[in-house]
Amino acid sequence: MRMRDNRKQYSEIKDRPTTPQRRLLLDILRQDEGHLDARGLYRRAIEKDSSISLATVYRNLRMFKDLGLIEEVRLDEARCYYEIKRSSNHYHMVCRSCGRVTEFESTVVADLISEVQRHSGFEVTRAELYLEGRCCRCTDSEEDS
Amino acid sequence: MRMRDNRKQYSEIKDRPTTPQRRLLLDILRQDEGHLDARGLYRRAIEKDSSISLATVYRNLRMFKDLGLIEEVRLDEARCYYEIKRSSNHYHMVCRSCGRVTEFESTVVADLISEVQRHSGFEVTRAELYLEGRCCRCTDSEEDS
DNA sequence: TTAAGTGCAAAGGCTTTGCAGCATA
DNA sequence: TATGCTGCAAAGCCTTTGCACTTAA
Repeated sequence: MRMRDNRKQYSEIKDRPTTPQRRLLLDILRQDEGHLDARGLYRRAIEKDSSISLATVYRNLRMFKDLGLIEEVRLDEARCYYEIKRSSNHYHMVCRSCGRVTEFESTVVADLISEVQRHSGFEVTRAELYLEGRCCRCTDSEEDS
Repeated sequence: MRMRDNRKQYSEIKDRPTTPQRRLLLDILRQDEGHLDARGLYRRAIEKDSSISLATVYRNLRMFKDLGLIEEVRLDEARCYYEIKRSSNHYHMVCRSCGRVTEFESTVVADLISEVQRHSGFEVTRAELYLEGRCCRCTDSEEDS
């Protein structure tokens, strides 16, 4: 973990105390490749701060979400995953075989949204696209065997 | 409720006893405009069969899902909704203002899927698209006031 | 100093499961 | 008749909340 100026680095947490727990959780989310659920975040956090509580994780996840710092994504029927919000819109593909989550971007989604808006008058503020299938690795390794 | 030949009508429940509870639940799902969660289905079911239990609802929802009769959809962060599976691919828009769920179809999604497949080698077997925003009714009524 | 955050434990939802009795095929 | 379903109640998850203590600013 590398950080220089806490005040700057965590200034996104507006009007809120910058606690060590918050810093830790945000750092983990930032370093994460993207798809931790509350429990996973807690497990990672407890390695660095053995006294952090699961309630704190939930409370801060909710706060980060309300501040728009992170995004809540559903990748399976069971849990929510959280990731640092990025400027560009990206979507998720989940491999049913190995569980790997891949992200992708596509301008076609924007086309789709404008089509829908034109047709229905529905004003879209958020789009989530979730693709399920087999990733190329799994397809390849199946061909090998 | 109108039904003629139970054996035929419920033949989708392969190799399983056709119980009154199953018939009832399937009928409700069929009549429903689309978006009941387990509790909602239970509430509707109990009107017709006051002794049906929530456990039965959950057990059968799972069974219907495993048989591919219904589809599980996430429309908000909290719950799953269930709907009878239809042949055509349709997607959901949820109005953040009134909560109304609208469905739509679009060939653009198919374009998107083939684009993704071409680019990434990911073989897509299922696609879910979820749009959030304001429906035209809410936009209109806001303009009125 | 003080408003806000934290840990702990308990409570709240939703969902699943064990079990004894019952019903479908 | 026998397998499998049902209702009931209890248990299991995940998430939230109340409370007393602690801490960031």
